[in-house]
Amino acid sequence: MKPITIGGLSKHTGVNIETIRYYERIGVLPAPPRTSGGHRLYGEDHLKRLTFVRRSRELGFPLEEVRGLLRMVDGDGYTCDEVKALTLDHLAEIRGKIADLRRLEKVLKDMAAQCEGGSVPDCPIIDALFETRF
Amino acid sequence: MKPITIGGLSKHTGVNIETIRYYERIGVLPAPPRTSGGHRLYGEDHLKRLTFVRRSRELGFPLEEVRGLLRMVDGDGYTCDEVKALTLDHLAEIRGKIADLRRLEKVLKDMAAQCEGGSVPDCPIIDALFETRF
DNA sequence: TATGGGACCTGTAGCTACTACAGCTTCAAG
DNA sequence: CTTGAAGCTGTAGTAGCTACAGGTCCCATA
Repeated sequence: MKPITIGGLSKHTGVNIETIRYYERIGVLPAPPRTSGGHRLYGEDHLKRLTFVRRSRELGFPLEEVRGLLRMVDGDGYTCDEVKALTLDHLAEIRGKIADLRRLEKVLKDMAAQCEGGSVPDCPIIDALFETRF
Repeated sequence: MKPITIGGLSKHTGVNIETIRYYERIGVLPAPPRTSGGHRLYGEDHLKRLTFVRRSRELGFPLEEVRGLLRMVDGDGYTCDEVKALTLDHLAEIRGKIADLRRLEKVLKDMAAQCEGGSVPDCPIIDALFETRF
């Protein structure tokens, strides 16, 4: 396969060009070789790695954890256990967020239900926001 | 009621001192009077307003929307309808986030379920992260 | 071979909503 | 009057990008 430019890599992976350069800067993606004029040239390995990063990010892994996953992939000494642990931690965090948002949803729903609309300049939602306690 | 210092306001509202000054800087909280030495002195109205801001933030309204709510409260011409609309918009966004996170949760759960742990250096989770598609 | 315009380069600043200093001044109790 | 806590300003840092400005390179066409 022929090397591709940053634009091509961006199209293949769906990752913004600026983001690709950003990943290189912060060390998530290795610096590729360049043309004599200084343009970046990417190969198959970059494509795979960037896909990996994108997928991980889509799944909500923060970059710091993506780095951890990459270290495991790179230093071929990772174990399934480690990866699973990281994934389960992340899963727990996401479940926590879901729980938080559900509580929020309930409060907002109840608040909205108290309000009958209309153009009265007096609003139970506003009143509720002035209260300290849930 | 006697005026309180920024530290007192922070304790009453649970909002960090730095955050209070930040809110003043960005115009969410009005600049209070000062002592001759330059220390801020807050009254009842600041307390109420800051409580309002905190509550709104806790409920996940971004600061821009908090500003909107405050404008309604300030320029006493708001209607219940407007407030309700903003709340319902916000509610919809939160529901969207919940849906996203639930999808994420499922993918992660399925991925983790494929993995039997152990110390095998070959992991279906890692493999899944190299795939482009969900 | 000249040229035009798209793609690429670096470096910096912006976004949200805070938080954390450094280095100084003021306040209030004893 | 001293002393130590609390306050002041201004700046920089956090995550994870995104968006320029102002320049250079590449390559297809005339």
